[in-house]
Amino acid sequence: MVNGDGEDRADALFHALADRTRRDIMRRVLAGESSVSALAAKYEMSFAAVQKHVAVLEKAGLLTKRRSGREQLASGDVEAVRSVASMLTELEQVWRGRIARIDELIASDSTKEG
Amino acid sequence: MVNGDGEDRADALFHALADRTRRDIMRRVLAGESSVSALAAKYEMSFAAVQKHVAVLEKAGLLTKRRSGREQLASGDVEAVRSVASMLTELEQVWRGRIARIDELIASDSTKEG
DNA sequence: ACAACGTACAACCATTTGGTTGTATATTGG
DNA sequence: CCAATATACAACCAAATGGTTGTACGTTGT
Repeated sequence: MVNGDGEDRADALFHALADRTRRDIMRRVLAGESSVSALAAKYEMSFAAVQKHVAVLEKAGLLTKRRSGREQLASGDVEAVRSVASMLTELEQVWRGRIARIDELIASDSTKEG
Repeated sequence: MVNGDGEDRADALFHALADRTRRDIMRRVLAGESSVSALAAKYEMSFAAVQKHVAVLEKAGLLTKRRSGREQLASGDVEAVRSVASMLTELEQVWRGRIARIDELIASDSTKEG
């Protein structure tokens, strides 16, 4: 029953990034490994709330966790960030196609006019 | 009372893109102008539902509408798409900083070892 | 004039989201 | 062993989301 195509993943990635706390967490864990409690200390919300944000990012594949003693160290996955960027590049390519078609029209018009 | 900083805008942009129907609408309106009803015809949901998706994209600045008679023609804004891509590039830069710091550590270690 | 079309918007509903508190479990330090 | 720490997770709640139907209104073509 899994959709399989990348749309589910795209949903998860964009959704995960559509929250400023989660984007801020991403900045921190991309800059360096950080325990969940170290992250939680940075925000004015409960530990559990931050834990949930980290879980959303982890499910989306934007960060990974590694256990070290009683701590869980989170680390940002830059490849996942790049995969989102490439989705946007694909969107931009669609737009380039539109421009190319407009250019063709202009070219054929000037043929008539020339 | 408006937050002013780009975080509100980033929230709106990522949220708008976190839905496959809206991403699909973006592909269509980036490829070329399309009326709301022409868009609605492409999806198995009510006209009103599609209208709401278009409104979300418009509020986020990802598309603009232009009236033409009784039709409302939507067109994708590639600059907005690029602005989202650049936010991701900034995230990637944070990660590059991490790597640079790691490289510095390695360099200072080999100084000791050399 | 008027029927059909394209759009806008309100009211409603089920589900998801983002937060809370409380409880349980594993690890560490003395 | 025991207290403190770090995490996990369930239950709960208000608000937002994504969908529906129904109604209203401007535009167009005959």
